[in-house]
Amino acid sequence: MIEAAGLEPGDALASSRELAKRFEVTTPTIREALRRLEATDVIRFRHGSGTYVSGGVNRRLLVNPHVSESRSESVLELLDARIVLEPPVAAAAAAQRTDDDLAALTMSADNALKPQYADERPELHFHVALAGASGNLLLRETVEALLQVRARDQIEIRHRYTDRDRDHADHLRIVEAVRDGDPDAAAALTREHLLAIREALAATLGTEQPR
Amino acid sequence: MIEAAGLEPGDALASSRELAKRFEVTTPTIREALRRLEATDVIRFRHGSGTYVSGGVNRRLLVNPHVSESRSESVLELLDARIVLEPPVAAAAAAQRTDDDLAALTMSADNALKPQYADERPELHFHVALAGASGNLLLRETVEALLQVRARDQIEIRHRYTDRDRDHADHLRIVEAVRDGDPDAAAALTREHLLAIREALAATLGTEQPR
DNA sequence: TCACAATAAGTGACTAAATCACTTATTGAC
DNA sequence: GTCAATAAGTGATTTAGTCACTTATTGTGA
Repeated sequence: MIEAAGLEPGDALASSRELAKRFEVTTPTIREALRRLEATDVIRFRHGSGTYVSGGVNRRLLVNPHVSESRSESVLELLDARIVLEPPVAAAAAAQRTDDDLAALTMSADNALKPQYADERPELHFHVALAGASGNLLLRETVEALLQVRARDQIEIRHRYTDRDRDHADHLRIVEAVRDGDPDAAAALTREHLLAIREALAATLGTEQPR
Repeated sequence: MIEAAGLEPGDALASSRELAKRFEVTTPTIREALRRLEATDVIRFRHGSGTYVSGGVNRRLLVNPHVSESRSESVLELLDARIVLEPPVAAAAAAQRTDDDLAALTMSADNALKPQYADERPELHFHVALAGASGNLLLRETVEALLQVRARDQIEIRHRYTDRDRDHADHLRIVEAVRDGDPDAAAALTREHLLAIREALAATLGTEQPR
């Protein structure tokens, strides 16, 4: 029904009672269906206000909200995965980017200095914008999903362990490589950037993880 | 509660009525909660039998089951994403693999000739086993999730357009590179392998997608 | 003894009619 | 014109019960 009506994030759904009538079931049954949609962030409930379409409608990859983030070693696991995956994405961005992509990337690089928005507006996150410049939506979604794994930890990392100015400088250099259409440089700079973060993080955790 | 009890996929949960008593709510409320868990494949209902823990409990990345797979061009989009992401994963596998990883990879390469199991047992899928050999669980989960995007299309591709024998030969050469600890060869072979599939697919679709 | 249909208990699926909790726009007094 | 009271609309939950399905048990007949 959401698709048929062409609803976008932010739009309101009909009320539970109305949906119950329309589908000829009772409200608890409707609510079960809506809860499933809620679990994948397709809709969101606002008590007393209504149910609204959320960002998940056009997100194919997502992070399981029902898996606890207990083991602390997985922060490094995550960085290791990003170190493998993101450099080639950056190379693809350098090879494929449009002028619009470049403009968006530049903007997000500037916004990196005030990262409080990054959690609400994922498209402003530098690494998401970088993946988006590849022109492949699925690549963008993949990076976006990875950044939501252990999101709490990643926010803490950004706020405590990373050097803001160095981060920004790294980003600017990556933007230059993408601007110049230099895939190898973009990949190498992205790898170095992530490796630096990993090293800083590993140092604070006190242990190196060999693999 | 699933975590606390250490339940694994296949284990049964308490009945809805019992859970309702335990959490001091009524059954419709319990069912809403369970429906959310069902949406991310943490549990699964079996009418008349019970509710059982499913594979999603230890899967951080997953594919949104509530997004329709309508646009046909996204099959190529998916292949393009895999061409970017999987070669470096193969390289990581060549660099990090253990003997156990190699054994599992060899086994899955043999099973590729009878791919009917691949849909039920994802760990037997060659590309998943390859990602698993990197030693990084998140990389494995990423590839696993990508392979579930447009899963129906991908099955059809395997059954109709790909050359079984050539596929198997490609896989064996990748295994050799991983065995020999040659990251560059593993990456290059994986890229060629996926490019070949993409070309075959693009030909049947009649159009090349430049980006 | 064995095969197999009937049975009964346990389970999820769903209904019905309410009530409570919260939000929001409207209204009306100051 | 401001702001508190109001009322309507919404989601959240309850209660008590019925229906549908599965599965193990039981008892019958060959």
